[in-house]
Amino acid sequence: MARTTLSMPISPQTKEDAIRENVMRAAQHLFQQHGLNNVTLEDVARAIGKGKSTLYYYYKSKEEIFMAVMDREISEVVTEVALAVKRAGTAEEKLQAFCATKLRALRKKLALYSLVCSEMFSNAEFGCTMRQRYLQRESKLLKDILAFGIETGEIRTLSSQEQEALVFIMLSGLNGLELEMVHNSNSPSKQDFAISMLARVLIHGIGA
Amino acid sequence: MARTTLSMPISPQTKEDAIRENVMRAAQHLFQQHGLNNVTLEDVARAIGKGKSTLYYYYKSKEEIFMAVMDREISEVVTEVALAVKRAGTAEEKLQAFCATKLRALRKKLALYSLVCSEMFSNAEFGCTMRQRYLQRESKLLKDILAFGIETGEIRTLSSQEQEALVFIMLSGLNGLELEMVHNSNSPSKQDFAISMLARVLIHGIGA
DNA sequence: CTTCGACCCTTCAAGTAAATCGGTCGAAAA
DNA sequence: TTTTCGACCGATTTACTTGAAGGGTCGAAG
Repeated sequence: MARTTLSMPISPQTKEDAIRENVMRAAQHLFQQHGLNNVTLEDVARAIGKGKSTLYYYYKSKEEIFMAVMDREISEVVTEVALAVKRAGTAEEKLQAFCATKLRALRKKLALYSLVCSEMFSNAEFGCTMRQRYLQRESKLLKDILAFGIETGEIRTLSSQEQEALVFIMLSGLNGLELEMVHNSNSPSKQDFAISMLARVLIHGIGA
Repeated sequence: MARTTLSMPISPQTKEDAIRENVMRAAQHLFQQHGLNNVTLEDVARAIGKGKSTLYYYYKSKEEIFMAVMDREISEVVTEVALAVKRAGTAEEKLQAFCATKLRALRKKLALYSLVCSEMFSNAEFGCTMRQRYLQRESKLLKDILAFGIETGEIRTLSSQEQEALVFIMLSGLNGLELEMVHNSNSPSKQDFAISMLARVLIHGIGA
């Protein structure tokens, strides 16, 4: 890592951001290994070779640090999903890519944060606010997919009320699906089949 | 309630069942008022004017009593849903009736057992086994709806693999939807719109 | 601007004693 | 034989206290 020994004025953003980055990486690592409750701010501070109080110069609370870490993880998932969606050609393929990629990414994260997850189940409200942010970003992705499909003619024109309801249905429905799939790790092949079928049904329905 | 003072031999099933029924009603009432953990077997026994030990003549554990009560509640919901489904004419209407009725019934039960529900969130595994039984019975209902739709030609022919996957998707998806809907009691009109749209999309899709 | 040590105060952990409660058993009642 | 109950057991919970831990603040120092 580049180190500046000169006292020449540095862009304050650069240095501050570097330290914040350091804090985040240390916190991320510690949270993954020991969960939220078993990591103290002194642990985090020690990991970056600073005093505990120093953390408060960069973050206003432990929760803010944790949220920052989680936001980064969520961003990673969203970015990955968005990329997969972008790559897919048709709306149906985009829908399928959305579900499949999110499921895969989620499973990966869940393995890393198993301790944090079990802590979440006790807190409940904590996981609630987390999901809110997640939902917003996913919501946008889904809306874009719908808009794309409508534009290409693959999906029939939908009123904004219909679009909103549809996004709500898909998001909460997917949530249940993922809960089920992540909980009991069934054979991935079965899950992939279910997901591709979901996308197909959404687009074409099961009508005769 | 009919009382038999005669000592003439009664069908043992009748008398035993009557007492079991008494226990269940008392337990049901107490569980609704005070939750599972705050109701002791002595409370239940006192409510039916018997000794605590007597309960063990009819049930082998507190859990069995609780499960019996919950099974009855679930049966009520399933029966109600099944009736609504039966009344609906088309597969699409059956699907919609299934979702709407279940949501309404669930909301009613949830209000009665708010204490038990919050206890469930701490136990987690308890609610898991509960849902298993529920899922089986719902699964059958959904399969019947699909079969009906296929028979009438409203739904295209589906392989048994497709049907199985579809039921899985619909059940876990509905689960997420209900979780969302029950959690934040949005305007019922919006929810009804979402549910009818869900049924429509499942049957006809959103394709152009 | 950045760091830190000392400090405050709420919360948590550990420990312990008493009570509670689910569950068992054998005897008594019917 | 069928049904009820009181006495009892053992594991869990509760209540309470206490000491430590940890989140957060502040002013001084570099």
